[in-house]
Amino acid sequence: MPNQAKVKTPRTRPETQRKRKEILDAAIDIFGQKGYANGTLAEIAEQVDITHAGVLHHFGSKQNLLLEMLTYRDETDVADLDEHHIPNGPELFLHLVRTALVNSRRAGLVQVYTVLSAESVTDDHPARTFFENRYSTLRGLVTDAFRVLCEQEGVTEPATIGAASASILAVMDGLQLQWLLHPKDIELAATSEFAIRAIVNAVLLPGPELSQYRRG
Amino acid sequence: MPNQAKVKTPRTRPETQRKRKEILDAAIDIFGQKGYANGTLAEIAEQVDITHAGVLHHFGSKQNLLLEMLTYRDETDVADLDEHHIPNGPELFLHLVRTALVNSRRAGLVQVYTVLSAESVTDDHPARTFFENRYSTLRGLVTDAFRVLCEQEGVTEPATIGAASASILAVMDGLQLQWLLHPKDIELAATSEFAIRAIVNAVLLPGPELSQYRRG
DNA sequence: ATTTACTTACTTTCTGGTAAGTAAGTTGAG
DNA sequence: CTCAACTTACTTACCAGAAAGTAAGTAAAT
Repeated sequence: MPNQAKVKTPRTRPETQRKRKEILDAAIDIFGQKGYANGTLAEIAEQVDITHAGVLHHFGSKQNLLLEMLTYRDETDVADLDEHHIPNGPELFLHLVRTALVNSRRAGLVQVYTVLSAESVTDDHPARTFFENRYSTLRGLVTDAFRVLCEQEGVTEPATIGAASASILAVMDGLQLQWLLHPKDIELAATSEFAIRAIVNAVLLPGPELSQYRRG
Repeated sequence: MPNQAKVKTPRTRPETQRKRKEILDAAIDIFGQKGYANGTLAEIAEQVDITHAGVLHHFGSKQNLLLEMLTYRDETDVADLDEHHIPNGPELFLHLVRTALVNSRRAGLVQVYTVLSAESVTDDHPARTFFENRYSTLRGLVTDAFRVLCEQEGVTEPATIGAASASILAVMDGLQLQWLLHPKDIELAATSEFAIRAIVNAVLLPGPELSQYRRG
């Protein structure tokens, strides 16, 4: 190992790792409640009983904290997922429905993603590339699942797979927004299931065009 | 008329009205590019060649500017819509597809709504009730259209109408977000059409459940 | 002995809002 | 019509309060 030990890993104390995660959890909370632009380091710091300078000691800058928080969340989710193996093929669609159900029990998490993903399209937002990559990856995953499903069902891979993949992610996101605004009116899990089912079925057998319903 | 003439309408000069609209357009631009929290009165003012105090002269506060901007946009859209009568019944779904097409030519407008609607779920956001009302109204509209469609097609009104209405608005929103992140990859109009069609057809004839696709 | 994990204190920059002033437009009385 | 009184549409100047980041110091752990 010629020159790899040069990379310092100063995070020796286990207490430090724990504190960092505390801060990251607080960041999820605050950025979810206030957005990135409007959330402050002082609020995050207060939640873990240190000063805002203490947070900067661990993460260097607000922007860096945001980025580390996003990858931290992703890693946590992937870790949970790896245990139960990454579901591909038609199981993925069931998994997405289960995800919607799980999400309906953790509004805080849903809110960070909803708020930050939309905020990420604003000028020079630090999370922009994160969300670009996220959606590219997720669309690829769903597209693969559709390929497997189509082959399984003996359907020659339709041209609608791309649209369907984007649409599934889109409904899930859009329903989360409406659910955050009207928790009482929107049944996140059941509605997500309905919509995903509708889209999956539309890929396998398209049904009539919208214009067919004109007049009578 | 005992005491109603007391209400002053100080906006006499036509030049003033024009300036106000200029400012509102600039606000759409800036709040779309930066979000409400991060956009500044100074930036908006600069776009119309006045100082930020000039903007405050017209609108009183930043919050009020946001609110007036939102209703201004709505009024403009409703005015455009009234000409071509409010489409109800199955025509509404075609109208929504046309809206997606129109939107794909005005990214700025799409971006304000995407950014602000998500931002509105944050703590004490001034646009919160605006978007709550907006979604309630829109869901009601779509639900009515579904009722008409179901009757027309001889389908006893299914329980899925509520879910379908929310889902249609949800896909449209979600696709807009993905389109703003990846304009090259997402075909806003075509994909919206696909998804809306999928959902409408699912209401009329549900098709198999997702769990049916398990194994082979 | 040195590094880590902070704190206190300070600096800078930014922002919305206010106050006061001014030039131009509007209005009403004669 | 005309001129004074008033109103409107701003500007400049200022303020108070955030907020992120920096510097220097300190106590504890390694």
